[in-house]
Amino acid sequence: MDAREKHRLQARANVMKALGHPTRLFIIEELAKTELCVAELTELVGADMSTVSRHLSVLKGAGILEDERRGNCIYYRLLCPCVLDFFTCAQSVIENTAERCADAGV
Amino acid sequence: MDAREKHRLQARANVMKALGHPTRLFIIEELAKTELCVAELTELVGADMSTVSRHLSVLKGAGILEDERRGNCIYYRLLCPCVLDFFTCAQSVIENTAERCADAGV
DNA sequence: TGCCTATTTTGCCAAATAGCCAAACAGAAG
DNA sequence: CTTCTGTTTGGCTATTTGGCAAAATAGGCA
Repeated sequence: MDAREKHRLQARANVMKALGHPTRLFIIEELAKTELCVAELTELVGADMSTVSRHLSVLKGAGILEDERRGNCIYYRLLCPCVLDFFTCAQSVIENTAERCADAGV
Repeated sequence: MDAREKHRLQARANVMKALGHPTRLFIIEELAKTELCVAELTELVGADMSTVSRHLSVLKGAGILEDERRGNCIYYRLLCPCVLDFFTCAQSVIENTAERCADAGV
């Protein structure tokens, strides 16, 4: 694994890492339905607004969201709906695991 | 976001988190070609065997890999080739980002 | 200008992660 | 049994992450 290879993989890992938190997955699911501003997301998530803002900036930094100010509010939108496909695969990983555990009698 | 919802999202986030490290992505790419034992992967990765072993157990714990002992060696296999689809999407996120940056003249 | 509201940043702490080394372990082979 | 080989685990340190609360910022509007 040379430096170039490592860099390429690091970039991909950063996208994955951004998706590695339940609150951020929740935000993505909500934004897949419709754009929302920080206050609205804060209400839905049920955490401190500063915390939600940080999660949003992680997702934006990863290139998954974009934001736009309109009046007093900043609205966030899903930029890359293909990340929703991740969910399907992740779910199948989870279900396969459950199945194997059942087969093993756990 | 109630407790059940949170649990569901946490399970998915765990799969994503397991993919959030360049070495682990590298391991997955190699195992997509053919199964390999820990010593072989250690050689390819170029890190301490204990480090590689830990990465493998993270991926196995996430349900992405399975292992099988044959003789002295323990071979790891990709259990869920659909994770390779992640790479395509992650790559498009990265490329979209690069494009937007170029448009913005950065 | 100054106030108001929405959002982000900063400071701090606790918890999780990654890396290496050394020790422990599992199974094959003598 | 003992030894050898391949792998995992424990201990340690350094770094990163996630959360809240307080302070700072950005932009709209009087």
